[in-house]
Amino acid sequence: MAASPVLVQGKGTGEQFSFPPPMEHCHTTSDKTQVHRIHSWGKKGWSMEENEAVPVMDGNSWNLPVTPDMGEGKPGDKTCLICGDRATGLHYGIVSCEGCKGFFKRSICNKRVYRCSRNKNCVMSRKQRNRCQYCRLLKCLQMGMNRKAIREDGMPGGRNKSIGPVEISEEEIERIMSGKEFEEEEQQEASSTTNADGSLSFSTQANGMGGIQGLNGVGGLDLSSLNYGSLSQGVLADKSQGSNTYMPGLPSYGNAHSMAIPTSMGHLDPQSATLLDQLLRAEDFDPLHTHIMVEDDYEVSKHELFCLLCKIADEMLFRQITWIKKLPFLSEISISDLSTLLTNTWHEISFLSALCVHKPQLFGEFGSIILKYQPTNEELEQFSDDGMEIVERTMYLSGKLHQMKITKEEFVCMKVINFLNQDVKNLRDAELIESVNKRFWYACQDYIEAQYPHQPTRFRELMMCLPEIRYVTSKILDIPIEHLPLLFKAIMHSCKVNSGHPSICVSA
Amino acid sequence: MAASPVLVQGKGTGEQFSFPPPMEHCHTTSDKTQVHRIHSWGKKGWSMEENEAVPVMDGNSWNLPVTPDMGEGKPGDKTCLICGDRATGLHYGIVSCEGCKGFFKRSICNKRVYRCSRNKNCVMSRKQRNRCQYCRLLKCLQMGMNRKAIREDGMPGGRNKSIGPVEISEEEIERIMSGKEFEEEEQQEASSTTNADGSLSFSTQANGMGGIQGLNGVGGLDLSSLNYGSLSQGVLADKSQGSNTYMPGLPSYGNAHSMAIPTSMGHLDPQSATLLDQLLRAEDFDPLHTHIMVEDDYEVSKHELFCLLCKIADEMLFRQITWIKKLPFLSEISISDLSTLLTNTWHEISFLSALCVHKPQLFGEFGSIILKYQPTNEELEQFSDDGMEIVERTMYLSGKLHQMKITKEEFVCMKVINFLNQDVKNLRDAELIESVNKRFWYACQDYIEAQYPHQPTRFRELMMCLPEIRYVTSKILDIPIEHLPLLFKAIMHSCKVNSGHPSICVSA
DNA sequence: CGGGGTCAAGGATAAA
DNA sequence: TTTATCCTTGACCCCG
Repeated sequence: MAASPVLVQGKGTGEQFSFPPPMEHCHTTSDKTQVHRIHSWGKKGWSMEENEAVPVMDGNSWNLPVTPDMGEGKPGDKTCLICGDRATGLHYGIVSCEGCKGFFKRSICNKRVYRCSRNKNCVMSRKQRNRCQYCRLLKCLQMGMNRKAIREDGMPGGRNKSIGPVEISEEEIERIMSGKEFEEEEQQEASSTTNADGSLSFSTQANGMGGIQGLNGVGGLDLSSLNYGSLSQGVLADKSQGSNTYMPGLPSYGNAHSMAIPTSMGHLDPQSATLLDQLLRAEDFDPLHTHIMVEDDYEVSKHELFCLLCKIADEMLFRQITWIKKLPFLSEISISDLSTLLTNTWHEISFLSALCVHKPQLFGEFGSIILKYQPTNEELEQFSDDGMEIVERTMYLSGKLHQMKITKEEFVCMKVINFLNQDVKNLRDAELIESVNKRFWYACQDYIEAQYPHQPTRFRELMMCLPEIRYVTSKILDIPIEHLPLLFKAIMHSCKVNSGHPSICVSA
Repeated sequence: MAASPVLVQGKGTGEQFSFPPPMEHCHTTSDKTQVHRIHSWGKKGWSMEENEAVPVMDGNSWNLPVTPDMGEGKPGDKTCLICGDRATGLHYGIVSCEGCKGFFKRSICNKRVYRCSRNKNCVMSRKQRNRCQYCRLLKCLQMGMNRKAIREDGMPGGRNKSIGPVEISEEEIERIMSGKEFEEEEQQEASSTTNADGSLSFSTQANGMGGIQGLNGVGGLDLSSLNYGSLSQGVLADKSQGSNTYMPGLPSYGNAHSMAIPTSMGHLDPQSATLLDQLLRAEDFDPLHTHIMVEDDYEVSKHELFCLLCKIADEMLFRQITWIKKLPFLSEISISDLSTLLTNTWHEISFLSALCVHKPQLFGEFGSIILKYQPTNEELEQFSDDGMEIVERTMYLSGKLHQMKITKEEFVCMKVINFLNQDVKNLRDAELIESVNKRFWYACQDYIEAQYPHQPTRFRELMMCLPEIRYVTSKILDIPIEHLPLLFKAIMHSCKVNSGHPSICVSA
């Protein structure tokens, strides 16, 4: 790369450097301040020792800390090395302006990959710097902006020790500009996290479906009469009750799930870590215990599929009850409100669990059964627009969660946050619900900020899935029960194919 | 006007998603809990040496500052009492970290006044401490940070014997947090006019009112010739004067208005609730006392209609004066500034009142009179584009407010926010105005967030009506007075018909 | 040690 | 949405 054509515009020559704008000190003598500043700049202009030691580099002397000025007094002190605008001090290691500072930060944090529509040598000036993001980032790197100066934890303030400009190779710059470096990082992350627990993690692809079907609570399925009534009234209060068929054998979190927690939780608030830990212990990540045997070339009837779906929904409901009993805040919330919440959200949290935890099973074992069901033409014709919408939205959710590589911690948070829905009607103490909810809301935010400091929108994206889930499940509840088998076949098919728009022609 | 640095970050909302309305409701007396906690910390040190403790899930444990780092034995020594971060020693009397030290220093030195957008019990931890400045400062004070340790002279150097932590009363904390203490100091310094004494203030008010007449002369309504003079000269000066024709018979808020307040205010910040309550009490929602008798088939002349409009405007102005005298912050703002504000905004707040409160009366009783006025063809021809614009914009505003179903609480907030306009010229203490304004601004925001969690843009929409109202009223002031009768007839007609674009052909 | 100040981090937000 | 300005923050330093 050619020596930087830093065209320092000889603007404001005699200006006082007025860059510490905030002025929080009560009393200050500006002269003194000035002197200090110069002193410290000189010192930091990248530690003298190193500077003299390093310059052995090839001919690239262009990123010497203090640019030899372009004629005027000493513009190097206040001229952005990237664009020549007025600099406001050192940023990420080099003298630069607020604009380039922010641009660099955004580019790196968001892993942006730009393209130059010209020859990768666009002029950088105050006026023109926004014309080519590629060249701007390129120059940031060439001039020595240091990515290490971007805080991993995002904490403001403080001082960076021994972080100065860096000189990186052409090859590395190329890797950064092309986004390859990010990909490598992600692969590393993925492999390190995925390894631990292949079978239980949410790694499989091409999935996404809702076993939810039993939403029939409304429609009057036997489900509700069987378990539900007893549930919401008696079971919750009875803590000794543990002999249900579907009761999973408490998987003793720690053995079964050796995932993320230990390594990652270190950076977290102990409070948040504790919360997450409790949630993880409450969750049952085991595969569903519902099974059904079907011979290879047996054609499953609509009724049979319907029964399977009911069983699945039934077990998932039971799991939520077991889950509630293990929640850390169990004693804080009245049985009445817990029941109300369960009644109103069990289909949502089951749907979420299906998407996050039971996908492999649903697509594997159950998927093969569902595919053995052949809807009649009449049924296909009755497939409604509502059904279509459900399929599409489920596909979206499935893809989204998959693409985000949602972790167990995030899943348990989403689940509990969705469960503690203060908008549910007839709660006795909605405020309490809200306040408990808030704990997990913040814990989740903390966790994500700590784990994904460079995905500032991740938390929001996850949370935005919740209203979507609520919407989809409410839609499913509106579907006539006799259409559910086909609906789930369609969902299964679409999410598995996972390509383009799903087709209603799921006949094959 | 100086861009007041106060309260730049209104709400740490960068991350306020609408979904689970954050709203942290404390369980009960978290403040006391905290005080107790302080003592136990100071004396006993940590009861749980084993890090992972935190077993007792009483809802209050969430305000604990971050748990101590284990291993070293007495973590209390190194853990910031405010946020739990690593402490660097004693600062302003208590064990605290560099961040809280600096924060406290800046807050006190710059007399900052913060506001909590939740319930004043935000969690303080290293990660979350920057989310709420109010709660951070509150905790600094609660934990005993000593303002006296801040050097008046700014001289550095440790060695502050006899300066230790202080325990101050809730009341004093409240005074500091609300900024009242600063105001008191300033008032002491400014040895000018006397303090808060409602009765005294009125005597001076007459002087200030001269400005209103000036305003009148400028633009339009020459009310002064009719009643205006008497008003501004007599009424204001005479506080005992209660027999004025227009004096509304204090409607004793609570009886007369059986609207929204009681049920809804529960979820609010007590501060906000108090503010709103005060505003509601200050407002007179009674119908106007101006009446005029017109026989059925009598054709109202232009002059007569003009007189009616003057009377209405007159009474509305008077109401604003009465209103000001009942405002909760009356004593905080100088008479001079109150006068200036009234002079500059009375037409705006009257217009707002007309739209929100007096609409039925205006369209009923007065509307029937206005309709009895038949403009001449010549008048119709002179109806200007400006007039047209006013009609259209008024229609828009009328429809908007109607469609939003604006509540009394919202109305009183809008009114006071519009009144406390720091952009008005010749204010002596615009920053004070701004800060008082902010209180209501936030109270209103609180109220709306609590009442309309599913209308995230409602507050903004309401506030956007204010500039529109200002624009419209300024336009009205520019209309030649002889055109006003027709203008109001047009407005009346258009807003009543309220369909499609208004027509200038209001003749029928 | 514990005051004070420094100044590059990150953040909020209006403008583009 | 991206940009750029202005502001707050806090680890580190100087000083009595």
